Amino acid sequence: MAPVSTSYETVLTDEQLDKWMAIIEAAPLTSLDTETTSLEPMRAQMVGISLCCEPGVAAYIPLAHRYQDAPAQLERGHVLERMRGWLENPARPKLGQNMKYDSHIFANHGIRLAGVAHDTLLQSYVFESHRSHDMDSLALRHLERKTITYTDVCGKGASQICFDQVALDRATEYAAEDADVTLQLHQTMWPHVAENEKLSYIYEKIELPTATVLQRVERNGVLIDADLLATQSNELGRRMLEIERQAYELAGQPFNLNSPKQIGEIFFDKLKLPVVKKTPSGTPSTDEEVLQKLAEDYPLPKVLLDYRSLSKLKSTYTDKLPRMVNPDTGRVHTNYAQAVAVTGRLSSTEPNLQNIPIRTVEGRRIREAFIAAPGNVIISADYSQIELRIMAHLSEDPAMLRAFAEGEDIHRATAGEIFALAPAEVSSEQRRYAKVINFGLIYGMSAFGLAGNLGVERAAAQMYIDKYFLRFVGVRNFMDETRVRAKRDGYVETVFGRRLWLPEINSPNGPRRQGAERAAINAPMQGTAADLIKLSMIAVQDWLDAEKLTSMMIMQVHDELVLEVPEAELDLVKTRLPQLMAGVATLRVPLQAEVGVGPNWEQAH
DNA sequence: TAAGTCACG
DNA sequence: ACGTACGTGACTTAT
Repeated sequence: MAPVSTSYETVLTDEQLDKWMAIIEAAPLTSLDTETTSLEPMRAQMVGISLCCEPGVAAYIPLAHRYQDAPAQLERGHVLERMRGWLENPARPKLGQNMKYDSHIFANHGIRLAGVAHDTLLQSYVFESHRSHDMDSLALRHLERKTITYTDVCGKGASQICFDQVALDRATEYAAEDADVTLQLHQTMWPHVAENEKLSYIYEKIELPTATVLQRVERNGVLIDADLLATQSNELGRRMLEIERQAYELAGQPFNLNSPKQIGEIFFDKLKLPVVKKTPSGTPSTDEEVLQKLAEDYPLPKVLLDYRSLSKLKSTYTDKLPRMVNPDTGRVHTNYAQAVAVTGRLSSTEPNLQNIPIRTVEGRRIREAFIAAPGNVIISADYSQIELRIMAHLSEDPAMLRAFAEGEDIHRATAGEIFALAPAEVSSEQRRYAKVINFGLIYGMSAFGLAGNLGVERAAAQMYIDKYFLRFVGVRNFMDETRVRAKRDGYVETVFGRRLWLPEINSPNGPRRQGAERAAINAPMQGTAADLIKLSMIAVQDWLDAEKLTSMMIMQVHDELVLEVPEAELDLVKTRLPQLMAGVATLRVPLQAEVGVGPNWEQAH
C-alpha cells in the first residue's frame, strides 16, 4: 500500500538543487541513496542521487542518464561539489540502506561520505538476523508497502538495461521511493533496536562502525602475484591432464571427471562399486568421504580424489583470482557482506577471500600469491582458540577456566581430564581425540557425528562424551541451559547481547528441531567470536588513524586480521596489533592473538 | 535454477 | 525409527 500522498521531485535546475540543499542542511536526518551503472562497488559510476527528509517527500537528482532525447541534467561534478560540504560533514546525519555501498560510489567520485548515523540494513540485521534484509522485503514486512523493484524498472536477464537508460520520470518514481521508504523503515525499525540496551550496543558500537572499517578494507584491496598464479595454473593443468588419462584407463572409457552423474554411472553401474552413502536426493554420493572409503579397495576413486583437489584449486583460485584484479588499482577488492551470516559473522564474495586454501601443501601455495607491495610486509594476527575460550567464559566451567588461565594447551588439558592423565602423559593419539571432541562440542555434536569423525563405534564415541561431561560439568550445564533458553525465548545471545533467533527450535519436525538445537549451542560461541573481531577491527583502525600510520587492514577471516605494513611500521604494528585484539574485552579467560610476518600471506602464518 | 561438491573458520 | 557437527561462497554439470 502506497502512502496517502507522495511528492517526488526531479531536480533539474540549480534553483531546485539550492532548495534541497537548504532542506538537507537543516534536517535532523536525511535519507540518502545513489543510483549507479553497476553493482560492483569499486567500479560503479553515479547516475543519480535521491534524498528524503520527511515521509512522502523526496527528490531525485539525475546526473548521468544518457538515452535518446534525455532531458538536460545538472552536471555531475557540479552537483557533487555543491554537495561536498554536506556529504563530508560528520555532523550532518545521514541514513541509508547499506551505506557501505553508497560510500564506495561517492569515493569513486572523490567524495568521502561522513556522518552515516543510521543504516536500515544493519538495523534489520541486528533486530532479526535470520530474516531477509533487502528493501523490498523490509517494506512489505514493516510498512506493508509494495515497492517498485529494480527489475520493474530495468528488466532482467539479457534484456536488462543500465539505470542510466531509464527515463527520468520512471527513475524518479523508483529512486525517490527508495529514499522515502528507507526513511520510513528507519522510523519503524530503529525503535525496535533502541528500546533494548544490548541491541543498541551491537548496532551503534559494533555494526555501524564496522561498516565504516569494512568499506576501507574493501577499498584497500589486496595485492596478488598474478604471474605466480598463472604458473601454478599451468602446472595444475598439466597434472590434471595426466590424471584424466589414468582415470579413463581405469574406467575403460573417457568420461567427464567433473560430473558427479557420470562418475556415478561409471562407479555404481559399470564397475559395481558399493554405495557408501546417498545424497539428499537419493542418488549414490561420490563426495570426498565416499571416495576415501572406496579408495581403500579400488584404484579409480583415489585418482578421482587427486583430480578433484587439483581441479578445485585451479578453477576457483589460480585461474580466477588474477581475473579479479581491478585494472584501476591493480589489486583484488572483495566485498564483505555484513548482514548475511545469521551468527554475526561477515561473509566475503567476488572473490571470497575467506576460503583461500590452507589445509594442504598444494593449496597453501596459493597464499604465496597474496603479497605485500614493495617496501611492505604482510602481518597476520589470529585469535587463539577463540571459540573454546568463549565456551569457557560462558560455561564458567572450573576445569576449562583453569586450563586457559594457566596457558595450557587446551586439547592436551582436555585429554588429560578425559583419560585421567597428567597433561605430560597424554599421547598424541589422545590429544587428537580430545581436539575432535572439543570441535564437536562447539558444533553441538551427537555421538553419531563424533563416531564418524573419530572413526570409532558409536558406543565408544558415547563413552568419550560421557567422560567429557563427567569432568566438565559446567559445560554440560551450559549446553542444557542454552537449549532450555532457546526453547523458552526463541533466541540465544552472544556475550554482548547479539540475538540469534531459532525459528525451528520448537518445531514438531524432529530433525529440524534438533538442527535448531545444535545451532543454538553453536551460535553464542560463533557469534561472540564475531563480535570480538569486529571490535578488534574498529580498535585497530582507530589506532592506525590516531597514530597516522599508513599500514592498511586488508583482510578479515573470522578469527584473523591481515594487514599490509610498511617496513618502517613493522615493529610497532607487530607489537600493538595482538595487544589490541586481546584487549577488546575482558572475559573470564584471557584472550590471546598470535602474530606472524612475511613477504606474503603464507609466510605470515 | 538446482544439485553436488569442496574451499575456509 | 529418524537423521545426525555450526557457519559461509563458488564452481561445474545438468535440467
